[in-house]
Amino acid sequence: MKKIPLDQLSRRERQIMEVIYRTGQATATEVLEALPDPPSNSAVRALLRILETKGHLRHVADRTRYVFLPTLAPDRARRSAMQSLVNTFFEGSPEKAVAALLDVKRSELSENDLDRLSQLIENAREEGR
Amino acid sequence: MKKIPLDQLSRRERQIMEVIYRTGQATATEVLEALPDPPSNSAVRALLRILETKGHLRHVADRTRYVFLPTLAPDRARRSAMQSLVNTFFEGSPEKAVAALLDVKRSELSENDLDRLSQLIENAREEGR
DNA sequence: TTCCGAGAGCTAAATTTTTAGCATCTGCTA
DNA sequence: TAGCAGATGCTAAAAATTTAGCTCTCGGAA
Repeated sequence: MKKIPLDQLSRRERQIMEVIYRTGQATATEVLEALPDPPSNSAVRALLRILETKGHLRHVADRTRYVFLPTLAPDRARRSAMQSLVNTFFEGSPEKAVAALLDVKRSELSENDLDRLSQLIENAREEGR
Repeated sequence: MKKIPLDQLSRRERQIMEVIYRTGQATATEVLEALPDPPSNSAVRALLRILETKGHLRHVADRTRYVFLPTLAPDRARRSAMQSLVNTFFEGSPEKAVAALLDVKRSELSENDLDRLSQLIENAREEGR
């Protein structure tokens, strides 16, 4: 399995990958509905085929239609995306990333959420020993 | 100030924006050197001009050359990027994002780092009161 | 002052992306 | 079983991106 640089994707290709990462899986029609500036259905299908050729997607047949899924396992995709985000915007510093995270979501974070986050850090601490 | 959807950018445009967000600022030549599959210098300059027209970049003159900077303040850019990452890959859940962050960087995190992270969470807790 | 190199803008051409249209195929329903 | 609805693949055309080439300008060194 060759590695496929995600930053080589064209605009539409990337938009489609984002939709599918977000939803986990989707048919051509579902992708179309989630797309900004929606093109034609057949245009979406063409792109899906291309993405499959490039190795970013695979599909399984469901009756008469195809359901597309990412090639990369979700946790790998997440980690990799987080990795580049941190590198691009946070000078590779996870602290700064967490700070931004807390900032963005502050209002939405309950005490319980914060407790769980603390717990995560404790876990990391344990494992670091 | 109009809002400029970052996911509307073309492949090269996006690559260039990433370089500039990462470095903070850069000249055409510097961007060129940081770019994968480097095109010609004049191609890069053309793209920089386009990005400026679109409102993503601005430039200041430094002697005879231009130094390009993001229009968006770094912290806003970061926050916004983090926001979409969380939405796309972590179902909007900051907890999951933090978990991935700790996972990615675990080996690189020192006790001190972890302490600081705990502190950040405590701060958030305070402010939530 | 004159020349050179580095850098800028602009334009048109090459290449890639993106799109729609058409011909099939398949399952379901009447 | 005949017809319809909803998919698919393929192909060629349209649109957008990406690129190089040319000309011009400016600062600094000879």
